[in-house]
Amino acid sequence: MSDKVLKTENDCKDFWYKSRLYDLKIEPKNKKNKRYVLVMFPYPSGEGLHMGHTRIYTAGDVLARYFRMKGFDVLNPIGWDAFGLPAENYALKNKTIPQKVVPKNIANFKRQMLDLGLSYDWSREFSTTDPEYYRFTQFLFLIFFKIGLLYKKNQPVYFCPYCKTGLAEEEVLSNGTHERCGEKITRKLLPQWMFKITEYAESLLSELDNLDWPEGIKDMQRNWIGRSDGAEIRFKIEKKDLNLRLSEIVVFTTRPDTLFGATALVVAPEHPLVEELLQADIPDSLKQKILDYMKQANSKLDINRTDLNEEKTGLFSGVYAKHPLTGESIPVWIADYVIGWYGRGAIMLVPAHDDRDYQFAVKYNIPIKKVVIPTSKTQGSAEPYTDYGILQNSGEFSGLDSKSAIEKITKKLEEQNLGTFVTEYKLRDWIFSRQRYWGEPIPMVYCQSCAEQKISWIDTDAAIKEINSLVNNSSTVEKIKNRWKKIKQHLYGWFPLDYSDLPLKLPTVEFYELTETGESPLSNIDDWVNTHCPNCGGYAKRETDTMPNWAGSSWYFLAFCFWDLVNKTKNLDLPQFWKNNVFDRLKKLMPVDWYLGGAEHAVLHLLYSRFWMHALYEIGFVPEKEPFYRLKNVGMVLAEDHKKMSKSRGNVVNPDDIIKEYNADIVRVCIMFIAPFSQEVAWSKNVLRGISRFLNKVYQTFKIYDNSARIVENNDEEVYLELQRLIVKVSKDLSSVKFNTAIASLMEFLNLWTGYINQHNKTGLNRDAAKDYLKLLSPFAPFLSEIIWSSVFRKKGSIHNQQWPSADKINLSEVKIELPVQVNGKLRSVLKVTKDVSKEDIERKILSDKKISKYIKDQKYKMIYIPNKIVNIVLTN
RNA sequence: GCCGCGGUGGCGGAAUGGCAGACGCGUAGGUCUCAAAAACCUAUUUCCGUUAAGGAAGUGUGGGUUCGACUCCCACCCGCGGCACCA
Repeated sequence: MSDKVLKTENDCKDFWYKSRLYDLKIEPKNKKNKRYVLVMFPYPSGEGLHMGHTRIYTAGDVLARYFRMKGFDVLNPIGWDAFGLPAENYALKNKTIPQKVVPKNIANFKRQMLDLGLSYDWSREFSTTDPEYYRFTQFLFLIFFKIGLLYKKNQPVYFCPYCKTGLAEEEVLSNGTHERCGEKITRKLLPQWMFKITEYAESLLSELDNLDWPEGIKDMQRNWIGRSDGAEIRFKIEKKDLNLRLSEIVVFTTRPDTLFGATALVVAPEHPLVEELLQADIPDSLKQKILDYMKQANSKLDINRTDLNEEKTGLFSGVYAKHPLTGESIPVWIADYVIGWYGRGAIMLVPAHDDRDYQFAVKYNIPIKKVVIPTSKTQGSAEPYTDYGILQNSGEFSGLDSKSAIEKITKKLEEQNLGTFVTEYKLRDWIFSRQRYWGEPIPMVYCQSCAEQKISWIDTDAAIKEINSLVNNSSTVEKIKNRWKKIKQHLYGWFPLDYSDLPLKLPTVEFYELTETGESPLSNIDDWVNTHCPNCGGYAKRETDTMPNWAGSSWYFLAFCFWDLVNKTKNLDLPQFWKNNVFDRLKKLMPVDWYLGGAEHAVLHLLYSRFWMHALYEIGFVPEKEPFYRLKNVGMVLAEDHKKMSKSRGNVVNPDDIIKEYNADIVRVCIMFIAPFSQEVAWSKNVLRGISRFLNKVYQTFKIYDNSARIVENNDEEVYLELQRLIVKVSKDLSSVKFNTAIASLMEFLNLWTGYINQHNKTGLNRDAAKDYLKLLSPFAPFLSEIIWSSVFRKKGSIHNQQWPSADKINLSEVKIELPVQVNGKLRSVLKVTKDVSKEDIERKILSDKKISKYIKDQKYKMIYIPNKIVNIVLTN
């Protein structure tokens, strides 16, 4: 503990950092006594902290300090998310390597965080680029591979020609550009590691209900997962003289009630039928037409496809299918407004009851058959009518309402084996490989000769053995084996590294330019690539793709719980360590109680992290299914001109500059005060000035205690009462993330207090009460409060270790309150009364109050009295 | 088109059924000063009222519920964010 009087921010910083004041040194006794406060960890760019960082990190810090003083065991960690494109692009541009750039940036970020007085537990600091860290990332990759969630597939992926890398769909903006670099995206056929997030669509969806997250973010995830309930319906192909192997076309629909209105089928250009037609006995002219159409549809993938006003195109395939209920023969069309990967890649065309089908039918003269009519509630002059209604022209189902018709028609189809209830999701598997240098190497090996024998790790005895020891739940083991069956064909030749070979280090190279083929730069490093097959011992190659930068952030909140335990030797038995040591820590510290971050991660980081947790939970690797119990979004900080801060506009505000011009506390209080935390806000120098006045006034006020011998230190009743109210108010605001109103109340009280001091020439509060005020201020202004604590009150140790004040139980019935009195809903007077005064007493007072009685005169009235809140006199004649 | 969030003084915002505009900025006037800055004090929603006392209107628009509505309900307008040929 510091014996020296702290006079400057630098003194405080030294004291805090050297005494490791904010480390979570003990393991929490139980869950109830811990608070895990987490802010989304930063990407340490060369620019340093910006105002957005300042806002969110200060908020997290205020919460952490508050909970610490409330006596909780607080985990408030920080780390660095440093893999990924920006660091690599920056290094390429400056002719250096990311390994040299990243530590510099981290050092700068850390310096800035300490300048801001952020109370992190630095004993748990890591960067996702540390081999020690990505050893675990690779370990988890291997676990996910082994439980059948990763497979490699050659498939068209979004590709950024500028960054020369494949992208996840989530990284593609709706205008068809890359979210990182803004370049137009194309498509390319590349072998990719695919991560089976779709396996958890339902569980990711249903668990959302239990989370205390902003409704908007939950809805974005719901929409992204995109559950829709409906039916699949089989239409038998009428083969005639074509030689088709395919016997039926299966469609997905959410509206089986409109089945009788189906006048055609439409399949996507990617549908198997199309491929087969090109092999079948059909006229060459039709073949040519189909080829032309496919070419056109394919090229469309490469351009911006978001223009929905574009006219629909399609062509008749020459094939007919049999309507499952009417037996009618209906034509099959090919059109690219039906997409291959959703549903069954085929639809039934119901022009009378679907907008797109209607457009298509009108254009190509396909019959329109109305089978649903509006009820009295849903008038529908609209053409087509797309709402639910009453069925007509639907055989035995005519007269039913849509909802029961959906049930009954699907059941009938089920009886005849012509259809069934199904649920579809929009969510697609996650493309998990990047053709770049600066990422975690994927710890997998490919053996050509094993591949030729159609063998992969899942076919080995070791696989079964390991799964059984990893998972001690037989139904989960069965589930995993079933997944293996499904992905088997996509894994031939692939084998995982041994855990003891981790970390598989990223080779340090001088040259890592992008390759023209779209392959990873690692593929050029022969002595890294060439290795032996773990299965047959023969020649094999390493995977040269790396993981996306989401990998490190998908589990970092777990790492903070145990990072102080990590034994930095190579011989750590990873599965054992996880099951024994890690799991125990996770049980004590997870989930994150308060997670603060930007809304832009709604369907990226926040969904990926949930997915990893759900998968790890399934095999008993984590004690909780959900990582983040409570989420609060931070609003963006705009420049003073209400535009986004950007170098090119020259409107960037740098925290370093304003800390220098004012000080860290002023910057902290300002960014917390300026607007509600979740709201977008324009930065304002003027507010900074106001906060500077406020904190200065605090300092001047506390100086009166410096010569305490001369001052009578009795608590003034009124000032003391207000202080008790303030304690309640600030505590309540802090636990509901309302920093701006908490600060406003602190200002309000200070105004009242200094007013009293000036008027009576007394302190109004004794030293203990004054200390309570300082404690309330301390989470917001940690430096000033520490300095006053040390230099004015001559206290050793830190104010930040003190106990949070609790409000006295004052004899509230004695308290005078102000009671507003309205006449006909209009405020006419305010009465000073004691608390819980009786209705009769109030009425007597009102009648003798001139301001009110003049409105009543002799009229009849009714009096509404809400005790301690308001009186309303309603004139009744 | 669908989903979500929002609309309150000159500005940032406060009040989620009970005194609309807390708190802060800005502005005006004042104190201090040779002067300026800083600091401090007073006023500051709009309109009527010379001043004051006092009064009226007022939270995007129009309706409704209520003794009482920024707050709840219905319909609409505007702004922002997300998704989108998802069957």
